[in-house]
Amino acid sequence: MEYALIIVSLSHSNIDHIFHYRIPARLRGSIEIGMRVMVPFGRGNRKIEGYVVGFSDNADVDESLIKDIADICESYSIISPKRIELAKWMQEKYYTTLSNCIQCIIPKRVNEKNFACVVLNDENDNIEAEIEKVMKKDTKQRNVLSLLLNGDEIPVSHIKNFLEVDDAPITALIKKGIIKRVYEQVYRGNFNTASVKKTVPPPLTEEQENACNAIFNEMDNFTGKPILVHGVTGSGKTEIYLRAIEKALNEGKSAIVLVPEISLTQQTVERFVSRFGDKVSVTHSRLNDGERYDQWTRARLGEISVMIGPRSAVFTPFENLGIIIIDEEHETTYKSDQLSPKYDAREVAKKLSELYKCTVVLGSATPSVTSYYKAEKGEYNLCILSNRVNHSFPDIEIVDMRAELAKRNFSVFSEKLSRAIKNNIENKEQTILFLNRRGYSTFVSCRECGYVMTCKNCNVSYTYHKGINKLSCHYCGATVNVPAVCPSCGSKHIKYFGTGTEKIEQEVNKYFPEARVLRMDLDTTQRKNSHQAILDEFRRGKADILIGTQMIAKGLDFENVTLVGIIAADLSLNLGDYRSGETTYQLVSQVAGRAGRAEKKGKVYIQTYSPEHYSIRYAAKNDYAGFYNQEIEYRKSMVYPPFTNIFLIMFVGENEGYIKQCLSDLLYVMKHYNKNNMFTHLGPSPAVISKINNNYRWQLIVKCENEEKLRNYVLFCLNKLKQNVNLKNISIHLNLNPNYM
DNA sequence: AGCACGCCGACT
DNA sequence: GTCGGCGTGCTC
Repeated sequence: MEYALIIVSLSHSNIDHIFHYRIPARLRGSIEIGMRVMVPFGRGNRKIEGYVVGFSDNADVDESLIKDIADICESYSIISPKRIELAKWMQEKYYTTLSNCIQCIIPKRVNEKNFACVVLNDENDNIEAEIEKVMKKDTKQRNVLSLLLNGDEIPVSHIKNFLEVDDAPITALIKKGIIKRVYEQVYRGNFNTASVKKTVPPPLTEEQENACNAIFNEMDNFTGKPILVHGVTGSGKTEIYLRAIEKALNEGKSAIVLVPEISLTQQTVERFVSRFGDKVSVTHSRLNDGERYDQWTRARLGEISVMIGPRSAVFTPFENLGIIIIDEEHETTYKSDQLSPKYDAREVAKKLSELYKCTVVLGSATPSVTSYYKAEKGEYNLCILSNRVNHSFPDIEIVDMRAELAKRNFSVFSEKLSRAIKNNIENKEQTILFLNRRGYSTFVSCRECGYVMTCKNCNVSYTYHKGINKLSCHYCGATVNVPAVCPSCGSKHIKYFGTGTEKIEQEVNKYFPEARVLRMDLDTTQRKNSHQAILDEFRRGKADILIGTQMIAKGLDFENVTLVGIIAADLSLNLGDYRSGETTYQLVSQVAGRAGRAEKKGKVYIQTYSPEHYSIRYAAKNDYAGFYNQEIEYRKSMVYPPFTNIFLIMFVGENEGYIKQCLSDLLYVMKHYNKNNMFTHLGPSPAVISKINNNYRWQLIVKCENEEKLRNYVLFCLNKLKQNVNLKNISIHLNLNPNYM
């Protein structure tokens, strides 16, 4: 136990290994695995953060090189041994540094208020005189006190680092009664549970009962197989989750519920709070680092036992974890695609289940093809809920928009949808119109020369936003004025093509002037709480029509909505991604599920230019199995996931020619080591977004059925490349089975 | 990553 | 002489 094994909090492959540090006498006995410590590092001995990941009696380096740990950051361990194990697994799985993974598992920045702090002691009546006494002499106590004179609470560790003092002068000041320690924690950002009424569990249907039993059985006799609950919208999946959580709590265990950020509404949360009261906590992207840290701490201390949140909530530090529920498991947002580590919360949950022997439940009305395939293969246990609990399915009709064109109807609404909207307004029933594209026009182009207005930093065509009368790049967010003449040929004939939600809103106003309209998309929900405000307004019947993007597709439950119009169902079919059929099926099913959630029968119109496409046909029939069977055949014949793994290697940098060259060199290396033609290569080619903020992006795709072999091959070849080519000005992004290619 | 060190050219 | 440019190499 002579040395502490430490991972320093710098993320770089050169230092992605264990460093040995001596434990000074004053810290002996107080250092545990998982603690955050400050250590001197490098030639300048600058103080950096590190994490204790173990202890050892001997070191493989010269003893004279080993330095002392400077201090501990908290008196408790911040990451448990099992979670260090998780971090190591993530390091391998997601090709990144251990430091990076540890920082992903613990909250962003530990809030300073949660350090042991000191502050002037306001309970001391004689403080002025005492301060004067100390300030007369040039001592360490004087230096410490001068930092605190303005009344701020300052973390003890900061004082120590800043002044290079130890505990002595601080404790001396505390003894004199001039300063005092503060430990008090004020929790922020918690959901107000007091206002929510407790509810009694409703009786279960037979299907629900069966699903519950399957989950209970796994909870009692752990096999490690996740349970996939395939339940159509309105079949009562949430009630099953609630029962499973109840069982976990009764056994003294905790539960994590993952939901897509977008469906994390008041309504969702209230269902959990109404059953489990103040045991429930919620995280979401609107919380700041301090608020998130507070929720994290409450979980660590066992003050709460149910955490609801998006992807990152999978790292909630419950050490008595009983169950992880992943709702809408097919959602792409469970995979982190931007920041490293590019983890998949579903995979992390599976690993946690191994570590903690906890149960994983995946739920969806439209399971991902990959998950359903696993269920078919027996890797998952499958539960099916095929009936809606309180109401019947809406009546779904496909409208061929090509026929509308033939009838010389050039409006965005087909005759049938138009008539239905009119009827609904008259009957005082509500309508949802869905279009998965925001803005007014999706591209702006010159009629004379065909030039398309494009963001020069990102190579993405601008979207026209009529409200602000500007062109906006949906990737970098830049907005520019609409040019009066074509920048290419000088022509005045500039035309707007494509339709976004903003234009739908205008069309509704034009054709149905009597209707009260709400629009919900990224542009109308920028302000805090505006998301909830729009939904509340619609629920209270303050509008007849709600127009929206993906945001309105999920989890919303409005009693008075009897009509849903999908303006252009084929938008997602033409994305050029092998999953476009899957995405379309899921999106159409979900939007359709918004209609007729109460006693009233719902009607759905799916407008499309590809009425014969199987995704749309099966979605209209609400036939998941039919869709799945056709989709899996397609995946098999084309060798796409789940029959292979896709490894995306992206090189990003300012010098496009050099990036291309390096990627070609990599391909050359790869071909050399591709002995049995086990690996398939595609590219190099420009990424879907070929330039973001003036950084060029080129990619190479490698496919192989065996994930392990694929990983080893790619990492091996990259190392070979690094030995011969200078990759300094290139940032390399590695992503296995990415959401977007 | 981030920092010291060292090797080179330009300058008070 | 010596200041500062950046390339190289190391960090328990």
